[in-house]
Amino acid sequence: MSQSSKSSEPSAPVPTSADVARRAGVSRATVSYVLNNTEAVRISEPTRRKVREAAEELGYVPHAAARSLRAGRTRIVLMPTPHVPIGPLYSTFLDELQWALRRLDYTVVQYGSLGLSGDEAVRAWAELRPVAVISLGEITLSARNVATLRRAGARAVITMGPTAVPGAHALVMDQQQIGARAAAHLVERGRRRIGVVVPREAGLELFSAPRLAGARGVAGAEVEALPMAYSEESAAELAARWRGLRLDAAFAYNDEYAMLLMRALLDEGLRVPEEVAVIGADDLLIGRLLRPRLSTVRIEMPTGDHLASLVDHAVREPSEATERHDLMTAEAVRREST
Amino acid sequence: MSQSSKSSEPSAPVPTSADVARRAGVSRATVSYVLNNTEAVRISEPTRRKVREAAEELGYVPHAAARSLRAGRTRIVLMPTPHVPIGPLYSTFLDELQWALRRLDYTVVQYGSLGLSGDEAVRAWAELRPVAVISLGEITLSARNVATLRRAGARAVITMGPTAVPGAHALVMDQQQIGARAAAHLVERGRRRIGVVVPREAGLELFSAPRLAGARGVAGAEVEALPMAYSEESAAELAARWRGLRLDAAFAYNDEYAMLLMRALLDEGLRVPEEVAVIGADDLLIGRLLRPRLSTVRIEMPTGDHLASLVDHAVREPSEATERHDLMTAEAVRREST
DNA sequence: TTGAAAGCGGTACCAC
DNA sequence: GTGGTACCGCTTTCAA
Repeated sequence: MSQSSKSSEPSAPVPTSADVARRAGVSRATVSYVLNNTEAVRISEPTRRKVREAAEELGYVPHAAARSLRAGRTRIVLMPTPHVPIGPLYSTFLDELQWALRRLDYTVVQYGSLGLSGDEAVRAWAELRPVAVISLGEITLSARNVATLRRAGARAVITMGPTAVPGAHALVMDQQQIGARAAAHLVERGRRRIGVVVPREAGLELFSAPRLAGARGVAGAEVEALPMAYSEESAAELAARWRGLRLDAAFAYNDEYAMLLMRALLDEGLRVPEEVAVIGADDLLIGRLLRPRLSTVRIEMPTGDHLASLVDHAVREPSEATERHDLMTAEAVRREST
Repeated sequence: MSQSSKSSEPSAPVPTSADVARRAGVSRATVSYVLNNTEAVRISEPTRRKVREAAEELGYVPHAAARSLRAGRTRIVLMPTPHVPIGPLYSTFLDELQWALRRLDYTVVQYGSLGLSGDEAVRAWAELRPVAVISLGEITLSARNVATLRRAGARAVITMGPTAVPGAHALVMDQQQIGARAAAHLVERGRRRIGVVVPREAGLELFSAPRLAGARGVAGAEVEALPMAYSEESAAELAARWRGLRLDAAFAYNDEYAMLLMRALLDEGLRVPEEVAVIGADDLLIGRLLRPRLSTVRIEMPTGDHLASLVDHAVREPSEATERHDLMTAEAVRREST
């Protein structure tokens, strides 16, 4: 179960640029010039080769902390890691964003703020001196938090959420729209009494609350909030008392919850959509696997490129006014369940 | 669309411990002592208060890079961010792991290696001088990569994968087991000719290849690889030519692909499980929503605590032999589709 | 109980 | 073309 290895006992010291310089018989300055291809300075080809070889042989890797300490700034874009599985939609968006930022030569660091309070988390982020912070979801930043980050050198702070935070560039992804589109669709289809499923799972409030509020705001809809956990039991329990609720439609937070509920309603002998119309959100593939096919609200996320260039711009021109951008659109897609 | 803000023009300089010292009328050393609660040194209560207040007023946050440069080591545990949505199972595990590491006072940094080759990615990681690297999935580390990380000061390198990497602590999550359990279950149910769905999507090979290989290794099973994309079209296309394939069972990588395939097979008029048995993997909730209910392979992941303490131990005792740990178990769960 | 100063690993200015 | 050196922010010995 254990294979021994000749691991260095007190561990060999990490090679520094001084080591490279010594080995190549040049100064530390020269090493720096060569390895960074400094334009402003000419180094002879033989010297370059010697330096490169020495670095290679030693397995030299520059020390990011030392570099950014000297430079006085980093290229770190910090993104708090979400802890709730946030769905393929969001994941894809984040991936795109990472790509795009990397193309702009930023280093994307996801920092897990799990188990930290908002203030603690922000402090921890600030210690890394990120040039930008993109906080989408979970932790809502206060104005004070934004100030802390700015003082620590962040030139752009971007938040997602229903409301803009003073001092931050706000990327407003208005989740309300989603609830509004769903409820409006149901009303259009002749429904009035709409049950809105609210996940019992913690950490989703930032999404679920606005979705509920959005539905509430639709004229002609009577909305009832229905807490439900992501489990067969919880769905069955809700379905069992469905007839008593006197609802003719359900909007179920997203397609996964909608599927779960629809399955339970069907098992309970209710006809979908005749007796109860069901609509989800996010337009997930799995929504098309059950019969009737699930109607949904399709969400158009901003492209990663777009947000990345927003970040880049904010970093380069931090003196500009903070802006508010609405970057998300939603539309109902009718399939068979409504 | 744009609200102006009194953003500091050339941006005020970030406050340093020297600023705090000046404001409190003490030396930088004293500031350090107070803010770090250094045991070895006694500071009078009034001085402590002055320092704390000054720091508070300035919004001082220490500079992580400077600190770790001086200390000569970091508490960073680096985890490459996966770019493919990896499923709730894996996400939960990663969350647990983050929690556990934080409790042990490590800073978990997820570094997006998107768009970097293996070597480039490893170099970038090494620049951060992480004390440990936990690379699960996607990028497979070569022995050379591990050496690079070790030279850069990483005291533990942990990889996931079917095979151990020389010099790294290997957390072997043997995906082969999953394929083996699935195929064995099908053989037990009297099936012989098994189609194994292999996702066309890039980035999943690290999981899909071993699962396929595991199925191949089961006595009594004739295995055929079936490339399929995660889309209704691809599934329908596969289902359309199913009868010609003369297969009596399918193992579909995971429950999502299995659901997709099963739906397409049913739509094609095939009877499940009579004409074709279908089994997935990961035991996702959605697998229970279709009828017949999907059989699956349930995977038991190691607990985050366990892996965290493994990491911690490796960091403290790096001279110990590198070890290989088998941390994953899998078992078939029969529902109705087999 | 507090302060002065060295030094962590790079970079970039200025001399030679 | 190349080298000497000051400095980025923080911790920690050593002296006072």
